[in-house]
Amino acid sequence: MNYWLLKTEPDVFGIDDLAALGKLAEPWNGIRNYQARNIIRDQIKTDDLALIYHSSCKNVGVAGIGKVVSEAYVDPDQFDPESVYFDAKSSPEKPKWFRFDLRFVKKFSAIVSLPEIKSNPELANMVLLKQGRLSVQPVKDNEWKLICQLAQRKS
DNA sequence: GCCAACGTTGGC
DNA sequence: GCCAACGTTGGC
Repeated sequence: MNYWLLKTEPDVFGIDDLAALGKLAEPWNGIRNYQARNIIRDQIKTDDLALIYHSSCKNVGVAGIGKVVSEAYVDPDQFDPESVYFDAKSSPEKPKWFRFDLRFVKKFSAIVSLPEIKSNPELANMVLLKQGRLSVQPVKDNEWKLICQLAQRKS
């Protein structure tokens, strides 16, 4: 099983929105970056776990945990001219973009903030800190464990 | 295939 | 709202 970090803007869709769905899954759509696409298409598997990271907001950081409940599948939004995620260069024969379904697992009692992550030497190699703009990224076992511990400590 | 111009992400 | 980082586009 693998660990991931998924960025999302809480003003659009955050941990509370995922929690509100309960056991229903949310399609993690709209990823339009090739590096993130390749990770989704080739690496993300059912039962993997993901840190939900809130970006572009007041309290930036990891807000909770979600679980992958599908394999990668073709994102239908890319064929819908009405969708903001429409891509005229993609076709059903040769789809460019993929998505997967995510289910709520838990919300941290407090955000594990970006400054907190930055100040922890054991987290210095997180992709989050190395590569600012990747919205789907791998998390190492020890990083996962430590962030969960930091979250636990707040409760 | 290079690279300048442009667009987007995302922290602050 | 600013701007640095960096991905994408398109002319040549």
